[in-house]
Amino acid sequence: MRSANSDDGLPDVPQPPWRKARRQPQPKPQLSRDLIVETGLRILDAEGLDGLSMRRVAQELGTGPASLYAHVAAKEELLELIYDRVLGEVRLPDYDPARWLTVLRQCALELHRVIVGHADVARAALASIPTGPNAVRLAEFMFGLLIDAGMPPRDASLAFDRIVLYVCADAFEGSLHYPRMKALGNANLAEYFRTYVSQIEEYFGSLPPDRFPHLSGHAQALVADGGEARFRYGLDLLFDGLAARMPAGKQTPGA
Amino acid sequence: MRSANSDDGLPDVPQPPWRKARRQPQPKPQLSRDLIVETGLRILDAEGLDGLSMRRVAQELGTGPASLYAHVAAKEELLELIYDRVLGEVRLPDYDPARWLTVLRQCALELHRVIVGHADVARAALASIPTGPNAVRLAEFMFGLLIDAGMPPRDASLAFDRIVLYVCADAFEGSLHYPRMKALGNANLAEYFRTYVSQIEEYFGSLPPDRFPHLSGHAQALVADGGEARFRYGLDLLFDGLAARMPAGKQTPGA
DNA sequence: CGGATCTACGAACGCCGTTCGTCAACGAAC
DNA sequence: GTTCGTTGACGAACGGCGTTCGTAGATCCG
Repeated sequence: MRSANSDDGLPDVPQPPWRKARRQPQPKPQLSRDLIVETGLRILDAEGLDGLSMRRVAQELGTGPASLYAHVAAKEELLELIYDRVLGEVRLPDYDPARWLTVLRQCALELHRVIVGHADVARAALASIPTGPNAVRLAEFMFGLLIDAGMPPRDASLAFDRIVLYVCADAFEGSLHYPRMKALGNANLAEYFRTYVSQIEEYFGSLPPDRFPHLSGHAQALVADGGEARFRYGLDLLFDGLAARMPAGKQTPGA
Repeated sequence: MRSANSDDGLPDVPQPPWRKARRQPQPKPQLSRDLIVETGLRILDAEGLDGLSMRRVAQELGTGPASLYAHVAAKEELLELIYDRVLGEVRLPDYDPARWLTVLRQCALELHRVIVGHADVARAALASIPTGPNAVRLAEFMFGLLIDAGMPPRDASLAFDRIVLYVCADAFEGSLHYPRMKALGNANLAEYFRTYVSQIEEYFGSLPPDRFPHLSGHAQALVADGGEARFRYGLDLLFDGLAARMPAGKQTPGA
């Protein structure tokens, strides 16, 4: 096997110039956990959860799906890593237990903003019990705030848990509109909501008034408020209840 | 190839008598939408959402997956039909706007009970904007109750929406423990929670106390309350806020 | 230099949701 | 009674999925 096409390190004739480099020296920046997570997040943002597959990530990195499993145990783990990566974008406000209600509310709004910004990550947010570095950083901040404001640890645990659940659930519900919009062929969010909301309103309005007087009579009110207003309303409900439960009770609900 | 085993339409020997009837006359109770939904629900309860596939439903009915598509447009539609079928199990309390808070709370608890009873249906509950007959029946009841108690329609719409979201989200989060339990090889819920909860507690307790003083210091409080207590706590928060917003304000929060 | 360990990855396994084309059954029209 | 259009049932297949296996190369340690 000492031919000119030998593959070992000592070719006896020069390689044809057009097939010189079988392996690119640099352009493939080597596989790594972070690179996989970053690529996955980019696909998630661009194509949604349905578009995110191990094969798709591998393709984006110029390799096969099997190569990813040296860095990530399973798709679910990849999703959790992406979620924690997203949590890294949360900017925490100043830590001030005296103004706990305002600060905590700011936290919730910021968390909501970040998750909604990466629409489909909300699914992972709801699914995982987050133990990544960014998740514990956020948990320590919010949980500690409630305790330092005077709430008993068990109540603080419950309150923190419920706030995060509500924020993620609202983001998750909102994220479900995206595939629907794509399925209906709407180009942008505004057009989608115009057609979709009017359909819902029409449906409720067309219900038989004798059996569904309130739904058919108030169809307009049922679709009056959009996602953001709904989210704030529920958040206010939660925080009002919370304020009433804080022992010291130094802040008023409306703050 | 003109042999006795010819495959074309004109066999030159009579059919063996024991394979006369290729189609069974009755035993298959005919395919129908309701039968498919019922079968799907049974599989969902027995094997979870991961076990529910069109192929699995078809197999249970002794046919192929293609046969289902004459009655159901897609898997998503089947899930929504199953969800509405489950909502049919909700038993509504007596309609009494004067005691709106108690009645509405009873509604939420009953809805939670039913959804948790069919663990994985919670995913469908969160995903769909429910328009089935049982869904509108429930909506008319809860929405109407708030209006007849004196709440402006737009507020009633928001309140109803948030309550249902919270109930479904909590059930959904709870349903995610089931696959985890199966993956960890735990036989029953009690064993699962003993091992899982103690792992979580250990994890928080092992965090560096200088950077995570509250999480590591109150690890026990973080896992003290189980799913049902967490659910009630959040529900109470919502209803307290709601009571404070009802114009007439005839009921006290604690009712 | 030899062996062990780790990354890369082509190939394959067994699923999945859905579509296509065919085939039998059936009611209406002639 | 025959024809025909419609409809439900369904075998086969398409393209995609998550994951595993076996192997080849690289890298590091002794």
